[in-house]
Amino acid sequence: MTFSEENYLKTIYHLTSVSDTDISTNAIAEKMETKASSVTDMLKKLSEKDLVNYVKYQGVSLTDKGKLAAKMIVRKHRLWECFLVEKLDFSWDEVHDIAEQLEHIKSEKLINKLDDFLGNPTEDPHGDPIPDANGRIIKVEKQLLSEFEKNQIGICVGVKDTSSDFLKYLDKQEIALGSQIEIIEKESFDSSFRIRVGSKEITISNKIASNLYIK
Amino acid sequence: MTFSEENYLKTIYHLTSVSDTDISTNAIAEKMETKASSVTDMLKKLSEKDLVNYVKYQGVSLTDKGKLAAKMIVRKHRLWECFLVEKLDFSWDEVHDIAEQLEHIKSEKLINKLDDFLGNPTEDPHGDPIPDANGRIIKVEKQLLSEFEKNQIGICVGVKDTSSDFLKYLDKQEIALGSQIEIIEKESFDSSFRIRVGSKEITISNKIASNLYIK
DNA sequence: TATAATTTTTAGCTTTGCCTAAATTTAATT
DNA sequence: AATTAAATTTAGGCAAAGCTAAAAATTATA
Repeated sequence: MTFSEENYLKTIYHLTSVSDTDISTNAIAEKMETKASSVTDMLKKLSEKDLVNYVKYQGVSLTDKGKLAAKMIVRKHRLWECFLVEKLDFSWDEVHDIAEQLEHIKSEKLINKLDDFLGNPTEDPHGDPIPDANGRIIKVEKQLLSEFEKNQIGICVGVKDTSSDFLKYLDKQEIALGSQIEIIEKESFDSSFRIRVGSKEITISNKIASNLYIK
Repeated sequence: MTFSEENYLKTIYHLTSVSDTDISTNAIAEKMETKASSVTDMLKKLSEKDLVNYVKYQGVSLTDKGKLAAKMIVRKHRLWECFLVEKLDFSWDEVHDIAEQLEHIKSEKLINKLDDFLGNPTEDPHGDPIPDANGRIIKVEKQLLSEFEKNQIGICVGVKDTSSDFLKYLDKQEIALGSQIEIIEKESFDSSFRIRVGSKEITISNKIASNLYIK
């Protein structure tokens, strides 16, 4: 499997986890910042290898084989992110691009030994679940902060957007995984939130609230 | 820099360290298990980028820029080998192929943090020196066991051949880096050696002796 | 030194993965 | 239902990195 094939599988996997309908050529092209015609080429190739179900003009879905392959790539990505943060002391906003490279290293033995070395973590530094060696995922019940109501209290357990900009913003506001968050007020005008994080009170926009997972 | 370019630079670097004359197209082709015509193509490309000095029909050498680039790849390869052996508990005969992949990961910050995490080792699991972040190498005085004389005693500090087969043979004979080796007898007929390793006496062929570094 | 053998390069072709532009299919709108 | 708009595919091309076969340069040998 080439890097490019792996990247397509991963993209289709991520898009599927959002909607769970067939994925359009354009959606893939946009996510991968490439052209629709390139996507069509690759879908034919992946279909040939039985990694996706592809019907011309109708979109794609992953086959069981393709889904497992995608999960193994995600597993590698997230385990490497754990390694970078926990062992090499990277911050959570720096690890994505490096893990994007490391996820393509081919060695089952390596990834399983890395898994053990890290203590078999079930979540990466952004709170996303890590598939086990068989592709099984432990799903954690969680809601977006934006869906919470006034006076509710929860713990931040994940982020939806994992961009460096967003993560740095959270660092600045001292919001981290494990932080306790209490909704003090919901502003109906702009849907912003007044929240308490630890001992501090701050105001966050709806966009921020829509990218924080709470439990 | 592409993976392929990096592999060519690394190969030229290794060939240079053996002979230190200009390297022939065929020598590179043989080492990389590719065709001479492919090598010619790449040499033009590397020359264009000022990474090698290339004169048609006359062979190549690395420029300063090329040599530094090659050393950085070697640095990455050997640091990853240390990681695999020391942290993930791989044996020294398993790490080459994986490090061959890992050496192409692009992130200076990563490799320097890995270096620190490992305690800034100066040698990899086969006793080969690890260039520092500036490309500097600490050379250790060492001789091939085959050049030793009867009754001499030394410590095994490296291996010339790093193939899995050779390393497994050494494991079987309980020869490791740090082992004390004493020459009991040199057999003139086939140039084999009778040696004492720790408390055991064994016979090794000249080929084996020609691939063990002793200090 | 002339010729043979070897090495190296050139020329032209293949595959992968991407692109643009044109054609086709599907979806939306009047 | 017909037409327009949007999405998708096809056709044809490009660059990287490899290959084979033929040409050219270098080296070895008679």
